[in-house]
Amino acid sequence: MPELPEVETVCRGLQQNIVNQTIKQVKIHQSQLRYKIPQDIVSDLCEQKILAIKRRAKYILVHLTKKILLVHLGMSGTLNFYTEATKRKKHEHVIINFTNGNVLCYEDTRRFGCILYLNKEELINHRLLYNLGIEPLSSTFDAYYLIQQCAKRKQPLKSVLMNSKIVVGIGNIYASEICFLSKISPFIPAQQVTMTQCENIVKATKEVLSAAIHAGGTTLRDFKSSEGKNGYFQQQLHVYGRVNESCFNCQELIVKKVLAQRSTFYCVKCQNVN
DNA sequence: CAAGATTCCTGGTGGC
DNA sequence: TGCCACCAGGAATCTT
Repeated sequence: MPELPEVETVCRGLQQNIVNQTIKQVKIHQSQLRYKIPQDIVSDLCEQKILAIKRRAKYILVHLTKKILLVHLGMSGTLNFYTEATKRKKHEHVIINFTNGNVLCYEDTRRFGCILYLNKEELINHRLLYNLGIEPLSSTFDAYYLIQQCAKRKQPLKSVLMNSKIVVGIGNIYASEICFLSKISPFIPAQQVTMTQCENIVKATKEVLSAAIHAGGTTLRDFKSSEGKNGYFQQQLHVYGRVNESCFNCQELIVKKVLAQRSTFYCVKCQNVN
């Protein structure tokens, strides 16, 4: 579920709500996520203060007094913030109580997410992080970088955009949107993408991700911000989920096709797809 | 080695 | 109403 804009939305909520607070108690109800959460972190987390919340790719980094919690939301994860104790929801696997009465819950129905507890050294060298590509909203993500990466690959453009070793944070929804906004076929072999097209792709990427962050992310099913709010970027989606509806640009019907096991939406006419 | 397929897990939806 | 097949925003790990 959550792609970069949704993770960023969660991070911004946490920055507002839990920085400077001190952990009083942690409960793990279900430790079996993508990786098993070690039970012994529970006692170590107590009395630690939240120093900062950062994001790298789709990972949330919770900087604590001693170490760092690395949180990934997988397909169905959210972090729920409450100002007081509430009845635990079915898939709230980890509950963090703060000394001021606030509560943060990790909820993840499908349990594809993960929570790791690492020191700075372990974080920097972690295999999940050190192979990651660049941030799409940073200035290093430009047309020169993209065409270099495309030039050596035969894969479809959409797969390149979703390859986190090249550029991070772009998932299945935004990849379709980016291809539409830059008027290029998601199926075109990366090698064939021109410099001008790379400029358009980079521009579209930054625009769509920024707009989605501004809208608080995209809520199709599970996603909510840490404050329980829906995102509303789904209202601005041009192709994702719009199969057989007419293109906002040319009225042609939007087509859905599976590419690399993922649903892909596009306009045959606007994106010049055969 | 690149690219495609499978896998982890739960729940919603649509067909019969 | 029930049962079943299929689908879902991710990404590591296989197999080809």
